[in-house]
Amino acid sequence: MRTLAEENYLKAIYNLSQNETGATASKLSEKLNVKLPTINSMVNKLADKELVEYQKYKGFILTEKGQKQALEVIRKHRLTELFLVKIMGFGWEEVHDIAEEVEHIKSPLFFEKMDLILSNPKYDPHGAPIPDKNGKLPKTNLKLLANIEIGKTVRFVAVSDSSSDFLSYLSRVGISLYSNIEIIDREVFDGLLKIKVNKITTTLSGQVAEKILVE
Amino acid sequence: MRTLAEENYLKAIYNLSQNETGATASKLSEKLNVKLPTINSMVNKLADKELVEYQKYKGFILTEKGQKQALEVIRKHRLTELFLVKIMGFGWEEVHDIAEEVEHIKSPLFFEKMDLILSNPKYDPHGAPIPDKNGKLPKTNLKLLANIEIGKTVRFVAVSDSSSDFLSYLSRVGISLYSNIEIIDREVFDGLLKIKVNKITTTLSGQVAEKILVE
DNA sequence: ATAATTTGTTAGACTTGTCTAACAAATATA
DNA sequence: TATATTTGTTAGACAAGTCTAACAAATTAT
Ligand SMILES: [Mn+2]
Ligand SMILES: [Mn+2]
Ligand SMILES: [Mn+2]
Ligand SMILES: [Mn+2]
Repeated sequence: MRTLAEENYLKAIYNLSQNETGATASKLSEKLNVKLPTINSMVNKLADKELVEYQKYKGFILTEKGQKQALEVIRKHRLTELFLVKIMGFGWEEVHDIAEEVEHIKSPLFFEKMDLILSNPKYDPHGAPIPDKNGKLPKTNLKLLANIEIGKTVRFVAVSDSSSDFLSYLSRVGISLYSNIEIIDREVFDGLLKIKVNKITTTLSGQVAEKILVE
Repeated sequence: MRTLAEENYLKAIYNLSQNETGATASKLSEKLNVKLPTINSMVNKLADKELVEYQKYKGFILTEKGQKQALEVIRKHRLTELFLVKIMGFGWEEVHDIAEEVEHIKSPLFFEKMDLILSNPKYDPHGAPIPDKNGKLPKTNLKLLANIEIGKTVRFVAVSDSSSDFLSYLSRVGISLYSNIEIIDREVFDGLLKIKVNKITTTLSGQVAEKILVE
């Protein structure tokens, strides 16, 4: 039986592995709000269970088995987020923290029912793909808004940060998922971006443009 | 921060206290599937936190504070069960075990939303009253079907056992919550009961009649 | 009233998940 | 290259929640 802590570690390692930088002790420590030696002892345990591969002073990567388990939890998390938004009427900025708890419910029936009610959904409310029952993910080829050339128009399909603060900010400035965004201008110095969304011109900072995924 | 284990102990002690027999170590041990010495050490911890009152070799009772916390968890449990039945389409025999997990979700928003969606419901799918936000319960005066005189007709309003086995049995023999039940005859020896429900005559064992609450 | 049985308690061990303090390796800086 | 800084590891402690073995109190049966 997988514990709650184990599930959070697997998920965090999976998510960090998606960046080029990979999963290291210090990044995990920051992400999970846990001191470094704790990471060390937990990762050793996960390695004993053959869920991660790990060599001292190198980073960690999930084994096949570890990745499968991580994706099960991620599926529960994303299904939950969509259920909270679509069926329960929460805003997209409210659901991440609740899903962080609900994802640990063991009952498979509970999530199968969500899946049924939502008719096998493919994306969560932040545009992230929901792994299917076998842990398969559609491969997406998204770009950062920060890297799009001036003059182009792109479609906003996902965020890479689901914190309440960031999502509330986007809502406040009138940018919602699946909007079309036209790049009007970009300041070379700091990436400050002038865009047009729904005929309204707005300015976004470089940091924000780094968190917006488009196609 | 209340832990999951603590919440389960508080709830179990509360429920046992509702019987005349009160809450004893051995009954808690059976209810929570935990060995006797574990009960002992946990109850000592709860007593340190002033959640239960406890004297060696006597039973335990919840303090005011302990009772308030127990009722918070019971509220979450019963709201969840109703949400699962009414909104998610589960059967009444499927929801207890899922609610046993969901009741430990910390987010108050999650349960406030359920309450809103269900419009401040008063009873769970097993007929048990849902404590309000302040822990208040409507006082009900229910009788056991086993004690009703021959010839009377009563209304089935609650069960005292929400196990899947028991509830499936009731559904199978066509007895559902809020049915009217007429007592046709009772065997003195073992309480075997002949009843009429929806114009159909059925026979129930004494044990079953002890778990059906009527008014 | 004594003995047998049931119920409750204490002592001590173990696992999980966390911490701090001390130290070692790797990396960056001078 | 030598030194300083950052990152990772080991050792050892601790709280929570569980267990088994041994024993003591309370209750029931003889
Ligand atoms: Mn999320
Ligand atoms: Mn989580
Ligand atoms: Mn229940
Ligand atoms: Mn529970």
